[in-house]
Amino acid sequence: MQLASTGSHSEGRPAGRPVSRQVLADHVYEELLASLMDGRLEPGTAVSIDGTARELDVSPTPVREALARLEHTGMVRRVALKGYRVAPVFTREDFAELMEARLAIEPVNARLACARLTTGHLAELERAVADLKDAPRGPSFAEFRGYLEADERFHRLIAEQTGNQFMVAAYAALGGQIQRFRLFGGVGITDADHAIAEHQAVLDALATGDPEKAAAAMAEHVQKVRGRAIADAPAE
Amino acid sequence: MQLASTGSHSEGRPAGRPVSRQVLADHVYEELLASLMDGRLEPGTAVSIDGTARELDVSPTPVREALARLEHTGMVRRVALKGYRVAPVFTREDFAELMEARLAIEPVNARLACARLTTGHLAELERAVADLKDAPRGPSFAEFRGYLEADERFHRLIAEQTGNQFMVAAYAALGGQIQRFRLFGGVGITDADHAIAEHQAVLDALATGDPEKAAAAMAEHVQKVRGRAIADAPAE
DNA sequence: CATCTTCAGATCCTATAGGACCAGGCACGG
DNA sequence: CCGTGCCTGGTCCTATAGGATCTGAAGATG
Repeated sequence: MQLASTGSHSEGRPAGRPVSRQVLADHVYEELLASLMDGRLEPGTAVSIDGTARELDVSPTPVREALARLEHTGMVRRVALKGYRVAPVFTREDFAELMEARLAIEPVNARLACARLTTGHLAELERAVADLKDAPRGPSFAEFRGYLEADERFHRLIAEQTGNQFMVAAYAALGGQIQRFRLFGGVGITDADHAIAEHQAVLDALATGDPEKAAAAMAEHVQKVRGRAIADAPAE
Repeated sequence: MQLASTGSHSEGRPAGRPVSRQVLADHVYEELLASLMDGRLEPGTAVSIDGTARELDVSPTPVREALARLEHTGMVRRVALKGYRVAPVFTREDFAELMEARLAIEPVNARLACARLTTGHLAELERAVADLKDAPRGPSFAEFRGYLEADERFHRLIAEQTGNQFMVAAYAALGGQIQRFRLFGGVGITDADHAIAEHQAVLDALATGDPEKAAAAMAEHVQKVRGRAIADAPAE
């Protein structure tokens, strides 16, 4: 029906995307991921396979494949013969566990990344921090979306710069959850000034080339994030 | 050949229901996972969707879903429009990275698990170590399969006993790879005596209730595993 | 009024069909 | 002998059909 595969751009999809040689399931995956990150899909709501297929104007088969991949990220949960649901909201205990895990993994990433740091890597990190400073920080999601993206990018870059594929995988298992918490934790961006300063401190520590210093800076950042989030926690 | 028979080793249902209803994709997933773990699917070989479907006497749809889940574990790799292939053999560098990651994560797990240890948990760990001692250690895979299973179970139990779902996820991202390395690293089980002693040491340290001791014992174990593997490494 | 039955719709799950692409073999012309 | 074109089979990918199960509401019955 749609999906004019070779060359010709069909009018089936809005916003005529080339789509030429991309698998449809990948598109569905990214679309669902964006919806989850943006908060358009709130925790607890069901994600119907057929419904999503109708909404995106594709058949259920690619949707099924995309959801199978998403399940492994912890963003959606699947119950056999019942369907998929968006993973429930974080409790305070979930948040504590997440920070405990970050505290175990991210300083190690900083230490390893510091040992292999190149000027190119450093430039990327500097760009991320600059984007963090420049990003708008309004109350609505659309306004602080750039901020969250830069924040996540900074941490992900450090994980990737370890050169260790398994540390990247371990961090990736957490990365999505971190953003999801920021969205549904209730508080918006209230600690940007502190957070930016801490990111800058991590960056400076990395630039000195002292791995222990970098690890300490990262550990301090994570601990302070935890502390602020607990202070700002909604009454609930 | 194929399914129809209810799971032999998977936990049985409360027997009240015939449970004839099970999702086919789950069976395919388990079957493929077992094939990967057993070495029946050697690294680098293609995993054809249609071919697997014919072999298991199902349609390609559940196979596609199972492979989408497997991809996220790192056991198979997918190239868009080209299909799935079993992930390539570990290089020496991959192994070093894996051990680096284990060294970052597993001692933390031991420390956290130690803090929340219960008698029930301890009993499970003791059983795992006992199984490790009793397991046959022949040259063929079928013979040391039980050994590998007990080894993996020991480490997984410690991860689960942290009570931290994210540390479990982080470890799970590694767990499968550890077994795969044991299979294709070339060496069979040559260090069982040492490894059993180290597992016992970790268990003892946990039993003392001293978290730092437990972490240290686990770190020593991982480091020694790395050292022995490097010593035994095939010429390549 | 309360409870049970029935039924229509939605959903999940699997099978099947068909289009597009790729690799390899084979005949044919130079 | 060698290169080229054709063809066939294999594979991936998506759409569609149909069976099985669950949900929820309307209607019937005590």
